[in-house]
Amino acid sequence: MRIKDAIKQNKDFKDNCHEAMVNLHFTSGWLTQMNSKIVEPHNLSMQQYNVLRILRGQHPKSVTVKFIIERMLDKSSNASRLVDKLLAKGLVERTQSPEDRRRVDIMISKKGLELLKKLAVDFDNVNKSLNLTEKEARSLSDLLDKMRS
Amino acid sequence: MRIKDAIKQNKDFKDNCHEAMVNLHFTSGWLTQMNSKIVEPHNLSMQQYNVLRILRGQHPKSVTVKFIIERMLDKSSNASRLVDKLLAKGLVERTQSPEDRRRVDIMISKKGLELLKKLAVDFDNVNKSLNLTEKEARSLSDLLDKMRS
DNA sequence: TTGTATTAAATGTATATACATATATTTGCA
DNA sequence: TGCAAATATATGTATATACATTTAATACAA
Repeated sequence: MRIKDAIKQNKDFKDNCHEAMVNLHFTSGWLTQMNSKIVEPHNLSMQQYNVLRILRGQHPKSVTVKFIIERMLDKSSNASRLVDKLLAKGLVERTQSPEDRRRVDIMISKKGLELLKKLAVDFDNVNKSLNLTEKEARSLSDLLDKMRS
Repeated sequence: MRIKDAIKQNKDFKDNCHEAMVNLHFTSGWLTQMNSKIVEPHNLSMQQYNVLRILRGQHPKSVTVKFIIERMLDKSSNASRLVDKLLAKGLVERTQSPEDRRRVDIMISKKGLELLKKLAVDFDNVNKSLNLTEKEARSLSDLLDKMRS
């Protein structure tokens, strides 16, 4: 469905750039909703899921809160509270760093790794349901990079 | 900056599709931040701004809350609270509908129209600062449409 | 007509988010 | 050494958001 119809806009956009901006936000929200439906049944938010992904990327090394913040898609300073939530669910382990007692070392747990493995199947299915070839996905990503440059 | 560097990811993405997804969310957030900086000094949120745009699109006709919800980018059921906020700032006018007393008729005010006019300059500047040609913006929007189809 | 279903909007509530501030620790320079 | 600045994380707080529920008005069928 063209973005114009998706948001029931009857007038034309000012220009292609404006249309692309609106479409970008709309599509991002649309995707977020689909993804949320995957993690929600596991009592997880997408932010929490993303933190788990970051942790898995470093496993079995542990990382600091600062490390997580730098890599989060949506920058925000509540990474420590996100870790709290994950800890409460037993998906991560947290210890105070021995060499710098300000820092905390966070590592994804066995349970966390297993959860990610289970979720991967569902996320793959979402990716497959997207109507983009690899080549098209490449140009989409390149256009987004160019836009921000 | 390539998305890989923007989020300090040292490993490669699983495939282009995955990279495009991540990039989409990141870029959408990046844009939202820029846009928020424009409306914030006027004590407006982006959601409130979008409602004002929808209202201007129908001016001088008035619209119902239902109409607004259908056209909002981020669907959410608090449109009536957004209208409350806009009303408090004198940017819209609200009256009960004479033919169906469940409905309320909402119309953008003179002050609201003036504010949008002022903001248009700033938003144009953001659009101009985006490094996309009209042709590229066209393919970006087309790719997003295709992705959702 | 009368009672039930439907619709439009408002409200309640729990959680998430953004932003500022606080606390604790380390760094590094006078 | 001692003290200010910087750093890492946690916490406070106000606002935003998502989702369910409530209220009020209308539609419509028995």
